[in-house]
Amino acid sequence: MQNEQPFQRLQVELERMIAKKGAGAKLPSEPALAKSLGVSRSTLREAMRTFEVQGLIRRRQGQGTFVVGKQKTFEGGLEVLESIETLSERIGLNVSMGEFDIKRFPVSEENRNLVPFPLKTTLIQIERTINTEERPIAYLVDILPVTILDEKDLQNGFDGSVLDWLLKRGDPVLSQSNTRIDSVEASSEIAHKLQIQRGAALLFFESDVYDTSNQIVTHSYSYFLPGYFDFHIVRQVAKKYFK
Amino acid sequence: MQNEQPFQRLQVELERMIAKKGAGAKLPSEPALAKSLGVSRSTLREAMRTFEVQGLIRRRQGQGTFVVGKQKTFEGGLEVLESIETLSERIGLNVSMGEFDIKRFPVSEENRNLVPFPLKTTLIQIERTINTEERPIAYLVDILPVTILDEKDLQNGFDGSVLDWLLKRGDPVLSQSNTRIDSVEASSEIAHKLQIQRGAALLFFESDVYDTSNQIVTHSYSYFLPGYFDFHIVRQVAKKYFK
DNA sequence: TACCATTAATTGTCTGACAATTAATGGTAT
DNA sequence: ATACCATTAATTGTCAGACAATTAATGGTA
Repeated sequence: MQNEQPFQRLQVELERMIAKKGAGAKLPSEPALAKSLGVSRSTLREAMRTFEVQGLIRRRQGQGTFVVGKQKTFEGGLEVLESIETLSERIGLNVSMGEFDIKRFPVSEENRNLVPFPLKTTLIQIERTINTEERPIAYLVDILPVTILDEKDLQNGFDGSVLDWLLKRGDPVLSQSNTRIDSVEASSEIAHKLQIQRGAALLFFESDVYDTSNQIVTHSYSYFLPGYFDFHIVRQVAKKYFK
Repeated sequence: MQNEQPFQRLQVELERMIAKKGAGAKLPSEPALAKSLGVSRSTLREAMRTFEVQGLIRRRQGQGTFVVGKQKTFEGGLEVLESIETLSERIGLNVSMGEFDIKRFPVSEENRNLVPFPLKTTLIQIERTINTEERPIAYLVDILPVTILDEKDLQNGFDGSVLDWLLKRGDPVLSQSNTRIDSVEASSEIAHKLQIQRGAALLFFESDVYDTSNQIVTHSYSYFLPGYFDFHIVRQVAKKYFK
């Protein structure tokens, strides 16, 4: 076990409690809650505050604390960094790895604008398609330094997902990614790999993944056939703290 | 002034302080910080905790708290609910409203699956294109009940954005939206409005906007010409609380 | 009925204390 | 000199208790 601090337990118990109550429901008073959860009021308030800034509850001095009951951000939308394989599994899509190709090349003067790694870094590029029973539905390209992952690593239980593999190894510790979203028309090369017509519309993600010390780990391009994935995102009104 | 509670001020001051320090920097100890910011340690810790769950800082018992220095989520990505007009302005794109059309229709048996409003609700549908100097770059459709907004409202300072207009009116109080992201090929109708070829790839958003009591306010479709907008999103590794 | 002071309930903040954890320090045996 | 270990200082984690500020309800009064 890693964390048995009261706060951690509190966080999950409180979240469950909030989820169980419907929108608008009133929570017990802080002294009462603290007692029933077996923590001090200060600790309870730290947890409450985190839920408040997330907008899950609303506290009013003199009245009490109420459940706002909005959709949680971290619940399966695009806000979570997860692999296509994991995502597919979660939504019940049965996928397998299709065509698979690995290249090795250094960062040169010609391609340095295309990849966010220093000059002369040796990179490894992993291309693959994701298939359902019937057809390929995505084409993914991951680019990362060989110092992080090389060809022989790929034999140890590699199932197609670089992200999953890195998460499993736990080194480097990944923390977040920055993903650009756009729409593109399939080039003839990609059209061939996905067995579609050249010029067909594809959903396109360009993504940089960072580790906990904010170092870039991988750069990747993803092309998705429209309609097969349910990418969605919860967006918040900018004004975070209102009363 | 709305909020002069110490916590609110703390939140912004602390954020500034964290932003100023580089990644890996160590913050002063809690007692010292609390004193220098003029609040109690408890209050400081509430604020710290919110930054910790956001992953901006990392605290280690016995050592101190350190700046992680990751990109803030709320800083201009897709996580913020804002209008295309506001977004365009922020990224320095000069846009104006192009073609504009309003329809009125009730929810019937035929269309009830297309809109998330109860049967027989009278809806108003606002279509418009967004233009730069040279060309149209987006086509937007908003659908909402007339009880929320009707034709005559649209004369009071309506600049094209339903979202901005509702935010300005402040009633209902908007809180968040749920947006589905996909890629589509332009229908002949939309191709005509955007002056592109039929079948060209478009970035497509389908979005529901909710108010603070979680009632749906508007349903909208947005079609964007690829390349003109920089939609991006920061994604987090699922494991929120690590140590 | 309308208005107003009182009161109970609740969140907001503060103070002071102690426990738990970590890294540094310095001593001791090899 | 080196390796190991106990001690200590610094820091975060948690707790208990108190009081202030705010709100809604209560009940009295004109």
